[in-house]
Amino acid sequence: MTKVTIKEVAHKSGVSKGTISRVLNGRDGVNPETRAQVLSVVELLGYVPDPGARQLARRGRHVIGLALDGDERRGSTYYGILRDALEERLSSEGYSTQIQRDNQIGTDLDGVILLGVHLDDPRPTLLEQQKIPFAMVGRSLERQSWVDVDNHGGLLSAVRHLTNLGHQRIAHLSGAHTGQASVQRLEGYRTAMQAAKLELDKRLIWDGDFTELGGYRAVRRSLEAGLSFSAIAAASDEMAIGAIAALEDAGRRVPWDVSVTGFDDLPVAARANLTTVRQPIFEVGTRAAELLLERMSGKTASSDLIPTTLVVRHSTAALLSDPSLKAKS
Amino acid sequence: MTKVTIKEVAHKSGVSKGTISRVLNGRDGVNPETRAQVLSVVELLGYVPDPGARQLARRGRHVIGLALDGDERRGSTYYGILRDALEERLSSEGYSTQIQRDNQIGTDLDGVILLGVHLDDPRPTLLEQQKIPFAMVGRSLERQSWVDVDNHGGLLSAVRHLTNLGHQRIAHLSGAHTGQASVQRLEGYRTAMQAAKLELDKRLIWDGDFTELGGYRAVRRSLEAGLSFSAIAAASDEMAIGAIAALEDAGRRVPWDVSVTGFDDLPVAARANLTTVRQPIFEVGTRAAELLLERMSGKTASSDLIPTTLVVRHSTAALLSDPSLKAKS
DNA sequence: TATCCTTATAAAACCGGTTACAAAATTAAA
DNA sequence: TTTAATTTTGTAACCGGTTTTATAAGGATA
Repeated sequence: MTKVTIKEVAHKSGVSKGTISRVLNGRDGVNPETRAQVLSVVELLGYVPDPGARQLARRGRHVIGLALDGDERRGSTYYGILRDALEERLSSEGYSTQIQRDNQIGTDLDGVILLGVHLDDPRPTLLEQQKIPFAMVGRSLERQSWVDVDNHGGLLSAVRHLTNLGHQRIAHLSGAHTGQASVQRLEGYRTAMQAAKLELDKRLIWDGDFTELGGYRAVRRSLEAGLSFSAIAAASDEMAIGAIAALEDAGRRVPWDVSVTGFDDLPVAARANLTTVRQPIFEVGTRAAELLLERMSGKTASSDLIPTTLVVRHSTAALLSDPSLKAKS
Repeated sequence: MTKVTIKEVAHKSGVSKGTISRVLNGRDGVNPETRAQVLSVVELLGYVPDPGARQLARRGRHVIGLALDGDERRGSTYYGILRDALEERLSSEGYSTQIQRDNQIGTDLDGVILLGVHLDDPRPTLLEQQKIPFAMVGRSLERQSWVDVDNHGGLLSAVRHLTNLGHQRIAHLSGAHTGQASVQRLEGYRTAMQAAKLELDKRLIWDGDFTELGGYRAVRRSLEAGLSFSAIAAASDEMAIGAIAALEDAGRRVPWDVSVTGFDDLPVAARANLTTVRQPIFEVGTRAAELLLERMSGKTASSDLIPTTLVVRHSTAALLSDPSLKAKS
């Protein structure tokens, strides 16, 4: 129960505190054998350096800013999880985090994590000018550090799943077009439709604004307009939930009459039994923190594209091509 | 720019570090004159103790758990703001915070903040048995520490605002009935209607589940059912936003045809130009942190009911009693 | 006036790390 | 085989606080 300190590790491995510290901070000038020995003892005792002590010894505040785009989506589940991951990783290195309000980024920060970067967002350029190290989530730029998920491949796998089930009239419920994720997901939809040699009907691409209500209204409008479709591939779980609500309010049953897929695999997706594309949000956050840490230690910028996986639940089903079968079920 | 340390305060006030520490932590055995002198220097230099150093010197981990009810509302804006406030206050005392996942509360915590406590939530009893100090937000219980906003008075002021504008058929869009806030807000609505000697029509009390979509669907159903009303007092901003969307989709204009009020005054309320009841969420969080800190230092439990204020914007307007005027505008 | 309590403050040790510097061990050069 | 250069490790100071211990100054008691 009592916490393991560096002193115990030093004693147990027969070297001094200083050496332990050097090993753990990747300083060079440590004999490889000693390093291995120390690491094994660290592992054995389950030693984790105290963040407070670290911060203190490292002289200086050491705070990292978390900058969202405005406070629009500030409270979403997605950002909540991301934030948990960032804080966990950064605080274990003795850094504290500070939310940057109103899109104002402080100047006395050791580094910044940029979240929700628009396609024409000025912040990356600004930070570069100020020479503040930063890492972005969800936006890929040359010569910068960023993490993103494979949006294109994710939507592609969802649509392929639907075509495999026999669907042909597949609609896409898209997010706001100012974000890279929306654009890439839309592109994934297009690629998949073309690959399946299916017609690309512009009237089947709807703007849902990434929210439940947006999804609901888009689907409702389309139903009222008399559009025909047997499946919807949404660009977020929340829009998918809204879509399902609209379908059910109109008397269409999911998945029997219409199949619906989401994107994200938020906790709510499991509860709603939604077939969706899982993106490992927590891992994205952790990687972003690590990339920033590397950048701050002087290493060159690098990036990471994290794969998605399709999670099949019960909001999708095979298209019943024979109407008589449909009536029977 | 460089941070003020205890040493500088000690030097400037001509006493030792130890005395400064004793003053700042309210230890007794300090001459009142010395205390006053030290405090004035602290004020002058703007000294704030370093959280990391504090935590270190206080021996022990000192972590406080933040426990939400499941992850349902975990990502909402409301909880985001609350969390910011809690973290800010607690970390300034050298405590770190830890989100408690899946409703499992750790046993090695110094204290716990309980958020979103249901009416029949078992957690307060459990924590009391384990003798872990805690403070709650949004639930008032005898002999416990809690903070809440004046839900009853808040909804009351919203409805009174509407009756002052001449409205009589006022609907209430309610949240989930498992929470104390919903119940109290509903009660505030009832009280206000009775005070204005208006008829309480059960068909005008709708369940909106605290979400945009919930608000939308409730209003849509009511419109389809042909219910007549000229105003809606919602129990949350998000439901109010959904309600407005439903009204506009049905061709009713806000505020000319129907007035709508919200509750919370989230950032989105200002953008939507919503008349709403403001609850100071950040202050609620800060107070909750302080009450927990007091509790942990051995003081007896206490509580705080924070008042709300009505923010009048442009989602409400006077009822045009003369139909001809209405047609004219 | 000498002795014993109090009270107020200073001095020093400590928390758990990091890092500058010195010492020791190893390797290379002469 | 010395000596110099290099690598590796230990030692001690330090970060900014808190807390224990020691000391000094007053007050009360005998």
